[in-house]
Amino acid sequence: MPGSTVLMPFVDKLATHTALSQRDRDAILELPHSVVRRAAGRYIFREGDKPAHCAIMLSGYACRHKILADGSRQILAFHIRGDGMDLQNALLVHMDHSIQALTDVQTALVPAEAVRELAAENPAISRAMWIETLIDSSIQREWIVNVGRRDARSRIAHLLCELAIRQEGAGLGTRDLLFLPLTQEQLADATGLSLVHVNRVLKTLASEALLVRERHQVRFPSWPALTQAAQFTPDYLHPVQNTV
Amino acid sequence: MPGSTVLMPFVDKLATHTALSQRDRDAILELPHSVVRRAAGRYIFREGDKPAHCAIMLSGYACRHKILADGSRQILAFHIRGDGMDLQNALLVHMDHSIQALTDVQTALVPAEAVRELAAENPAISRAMWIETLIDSSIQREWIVNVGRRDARSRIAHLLCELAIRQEGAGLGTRDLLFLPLTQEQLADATGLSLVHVNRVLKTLASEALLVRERHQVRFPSWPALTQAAQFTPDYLHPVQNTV
DNA sequence: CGTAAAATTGACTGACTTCAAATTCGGTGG
DNA sequence: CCACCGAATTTGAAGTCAGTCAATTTTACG
Repeated sequence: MPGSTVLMPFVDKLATHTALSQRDRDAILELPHSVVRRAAGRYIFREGDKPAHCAIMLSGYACRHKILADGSRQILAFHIRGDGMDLQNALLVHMDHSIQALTDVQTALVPAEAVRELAAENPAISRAMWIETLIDSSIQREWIVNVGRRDARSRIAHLLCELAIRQEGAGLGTRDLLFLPLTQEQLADATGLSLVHVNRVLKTLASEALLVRERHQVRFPSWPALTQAAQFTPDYLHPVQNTV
Repeated sequence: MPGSTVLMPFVDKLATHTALSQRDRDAILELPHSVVRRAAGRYIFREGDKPAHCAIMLSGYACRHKILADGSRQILAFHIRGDGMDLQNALLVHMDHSIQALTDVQTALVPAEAVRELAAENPAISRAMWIETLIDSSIQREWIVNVGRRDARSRIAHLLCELAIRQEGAGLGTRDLLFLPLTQEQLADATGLSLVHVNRVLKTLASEALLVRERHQVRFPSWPALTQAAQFTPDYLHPVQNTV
């Protein structure tokens, strides 16, 4: 019987794509960890760091990004509740990008060594973590496609679809109503567009009734219409099959 | 003493970032495998496949790509000698993209099961394969940056730098002379640009003496000038430290 | 030598950027 | 409750990088 359920979001996420026994779940919950808060804007890891811990998102929004010589920024991923960040820490020499809190954030820090030991002695958990890593990689590939080949309208719509599906998968609501605490500048940095153009495209999407903007959240009146505009197919997220 | 040295390029690549004993190396060389040739343009894996093998590049150029609804294409990665493709096969349900031979190619097909068993019983090899996976992931992130935030000139130059460094790392020559059997259309699909614009930028780069085009290869008269134009820093490839 | 693929060129177009300013929003202190 | 302030959003005008379309030329190779 584990002493804490702090890591439950992580367990839930791992169990999404593969079966975990109660024993496996308990083993994960028993990982040594400390809960750390970060205020919006603060860094969780910085480029060049060699962190000895991996971080598990408990609440809030975080992103990975790189900043270029000219000061422009590219966001590489968003992370929400349940996401394990850098499970593989300390295998590589250093972080080649930064991770930053976008809202106030709670993370659990787990010694990388403990994660690796657990994975080494438990094949089911190892497999589950592998699968999460592969999905992260798949998401990265879709981002290359998004930024490389889709026009601004599809690109933004696609990002919103992804976030909505992932939030739903994390048990944070339904896909029709996306909690979105990001500024338009952050959306621009994720999509490779300018802040001004993001603003215009959002207005267009709203005028087309593809989305309704409310404070810190976005409502999608017609999910099918949105996914069509986005050319979004959720395959790359390897979602759990709907039973309906 | 292994019966075959076919997989040696793979061993060499794995050994780049971590120490492998002679016993480890032999264990890899003894993996069951069959050598398969593919003519230029043929597919190695297709989107939707669930291959039971992973493929190790022995010679030639291959790429990963996705094709969008409107027929446009985004190349996600290039693969050369020594690259292990989808070591993790059969963990996910299906391929969410395709792998295609760009030149005549030789690959070794290894049953995914054999790879996983070897990794499970040999921590050093497991670690080495993990590291390669992490570097692949790091390359993907840099591609997001490249396509998202760099202008056409830097973008193309950056891709050329990456290919040159990787080819050098695979023991296929020096960074000053890149063997490049890609068409300009393939460069366009990798950089998210149009064929016509790739052509113009290549001409510009040549006129600036940043590169000299020769048949199926490109010479870089000044590596420092090229990397500066590309804003290229090789960190993300996690190259072996130069001893000079 | 013939043919198809690849590369090249020119003219034109347009999606997105940049710059600059105005407006709204959200929180804070009086 | 209201005034204030910085952040975020919105808007307009002008410019440009890169795309598209449509040839033409060159190259590769049988």
